[in-house]
Amino acid sequence: MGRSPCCSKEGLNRGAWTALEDKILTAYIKAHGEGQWRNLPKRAGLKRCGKSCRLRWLNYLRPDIKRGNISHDEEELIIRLHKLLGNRWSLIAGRLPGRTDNEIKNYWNTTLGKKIAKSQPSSASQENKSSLAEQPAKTRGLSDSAAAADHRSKLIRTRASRCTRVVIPNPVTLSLPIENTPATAVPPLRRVDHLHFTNQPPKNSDGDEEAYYSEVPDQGHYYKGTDHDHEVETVTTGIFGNGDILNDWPVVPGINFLEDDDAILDLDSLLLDSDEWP
DNA sequence: AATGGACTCAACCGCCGCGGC
DNA sequence: GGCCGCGGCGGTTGAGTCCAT
Repeated sequence: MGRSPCCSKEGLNRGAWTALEDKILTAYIKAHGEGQWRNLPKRAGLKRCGKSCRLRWLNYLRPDIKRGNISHDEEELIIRLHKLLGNRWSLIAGRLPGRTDNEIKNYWNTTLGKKIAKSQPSSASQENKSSLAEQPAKTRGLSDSAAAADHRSKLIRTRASRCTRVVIPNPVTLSLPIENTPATAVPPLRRVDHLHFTNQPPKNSDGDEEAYYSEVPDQGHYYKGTDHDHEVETVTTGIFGNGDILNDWPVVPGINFLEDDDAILDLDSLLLDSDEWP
């Protein structure tokens, strides 16, 4: 059986696109819109595979593509997003208007990766979670099996998903012995509006740290991933409009991750031993 | 000026998830 | 539920370019 290739390879052009091909593709998409990539070459009169047309359009011909060097600000943002998301190039590109995933991937592989490797010299005794997340295990020269073991033992964010509301447990609250701490003893979650995240949770009038949650749909988003050390989901707070990424927090296992409006604050689930934290 | 290694980046490949049937 | 087509993604390749010698 097996899946048929996306296109018949016979008689199709490969390699660099010519100006004429670009013109034909652009004109066709302007007239008929994107999509139907498989049929597009035939209809447009191009001797190209549909995938090739799609790639050419998305990475090069689209009118909103930003040309030119990556600015310092963009570079900073890429580094921050990569630290957060790993090699999720399309997600990273989504935060950089006019830049394509391919461009960012290339930029990372040719420039930023090296730059960061230089600034963070590897040390066998001092492994850095974020630097490990920067490269897939395979490209770090590990075998498949070693890569699998590596994947299990390190923090690797998989398939981040965007959320607008999360519950962030308070480390102080969590450090209370569970058996002596009935759910009623958990301070009420405080909604933090106009949130400005820092590494410190908000404090109450007595100066004690509180558990809290936030809702900042317009200012930024949260990304959840997986901490394979602890088999728990993690959430990174604060990817704000200016690209700041402020902190990672674990999401308590079993807690509802509030991707929609059906927010349920499960107080019991906040009673997690702080030893569980990464 | 010639050459060869390093670098860049557009393009390709293979895989995956999703939706339709 | 399984198959299949399609779009999308990340990893890799290789032609072209740059640069040091």
